[in-house]
Amino acid sequence: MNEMLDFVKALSDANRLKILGLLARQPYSGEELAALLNLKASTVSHHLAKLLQVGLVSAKTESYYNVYQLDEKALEAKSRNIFSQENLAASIADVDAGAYDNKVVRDYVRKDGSLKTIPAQRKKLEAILRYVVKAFEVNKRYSEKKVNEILSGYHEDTASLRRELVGYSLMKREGGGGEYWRE
Amino acid sequence: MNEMLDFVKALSDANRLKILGLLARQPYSGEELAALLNLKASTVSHHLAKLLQVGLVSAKTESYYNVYQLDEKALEAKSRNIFSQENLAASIADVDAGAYDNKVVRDYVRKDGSLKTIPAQRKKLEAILRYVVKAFEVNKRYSEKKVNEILSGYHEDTASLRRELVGYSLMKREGGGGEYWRE
DNA sequence: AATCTAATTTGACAGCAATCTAATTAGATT
DNA sequence: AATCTAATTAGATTGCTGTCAAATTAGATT
Repeated sequence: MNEMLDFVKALSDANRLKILGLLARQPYSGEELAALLNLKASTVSHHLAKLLQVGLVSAKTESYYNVYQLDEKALEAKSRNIFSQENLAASIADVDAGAYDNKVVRDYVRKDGSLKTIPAQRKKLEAILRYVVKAFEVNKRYSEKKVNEILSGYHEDTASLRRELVGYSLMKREGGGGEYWRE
Repeated sequence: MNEMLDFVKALSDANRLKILGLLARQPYSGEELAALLNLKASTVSHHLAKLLQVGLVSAKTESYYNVYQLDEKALEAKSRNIFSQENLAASIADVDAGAYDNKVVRDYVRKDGSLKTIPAQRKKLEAILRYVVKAFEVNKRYSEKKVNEILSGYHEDTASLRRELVGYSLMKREGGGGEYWRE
């Protein structure tokens, strides 16, 4: 699990927030916290372990007791930049950017690679066009006839496909000459 | 449940953090989010409801879609002062300040009100003394003999009790005269 | 009007987390 | 050394929460 999530999870419990609130005023031993919160010592120990783990409280031993103390510096520092741009960006590190396209392609493409229909909705059409355009080599010039031949493998309405590919700038067309290419 | 806890709980899930991370870059529809995160639409709907509830994202309807958008202002404002002094103080509003004393009293006092023993540990002794001192009226003067008589109802070692009460400043003694009172 | 689509709601289920009891450990006090 | 105390760990239980499938709703397109 990542650090941001650990931090937030450590704070997402009512009793742990109370512990922080109590320690914000003065240090307490585990036994005192248990009595104040009406919890068993083992439960408090469990909560304190989580708070220690993310560095929000520290403990020092004092004869019989462990005295717990709030690390205000850490709390302030972490809560300030916990949802910074970098941290939010990090949270989506493992999100597959092409997942949506893949889903649309699965929905519209037969096993043989041809299209069931041409999507009417813009977002899905874009995803399908990005799939179709892969059939063309980058920077290679194609005649309109050749383009239609290739597109016919996807759908009989090659004119629509060709027009949309150009419309969404996935392919370019040379002036009046009828030459197409993928950039 | 209080606002602080709601806010933190809304953020304490990996997929909800990913949603925030995605929306930080651009708005998405629920369907797209579901595809990107490999979740079912109903699950995403559930997550978005929580984020909407705490005001971190807003939704606007656009033909077929609900387009969700991150409210960066709210995120920044809330994350800045969630763990402020006031909020921490609020979290312990319902914590019984006398709970620790009560627990100690339960442990040391018999049904008839007398003490099983006089605690050796400082913190517990203090709690018991705060309990014992209630037997004296505030500002009324007592002779040492009367003090001992009252304390004998708690423990036979009245001398120790009397000494500790004075030592912890719960009762005052007039110079050499042997008069005691509770302030 | 009929149909289609995304979103939401409902109900079920599985996994995780909070809590307790009981047992154990680590330190201090006597 | 023996005893006491607080803290921790282990195991069990209970409640909460994320997830999905199925049914329903709300809106838009045809």
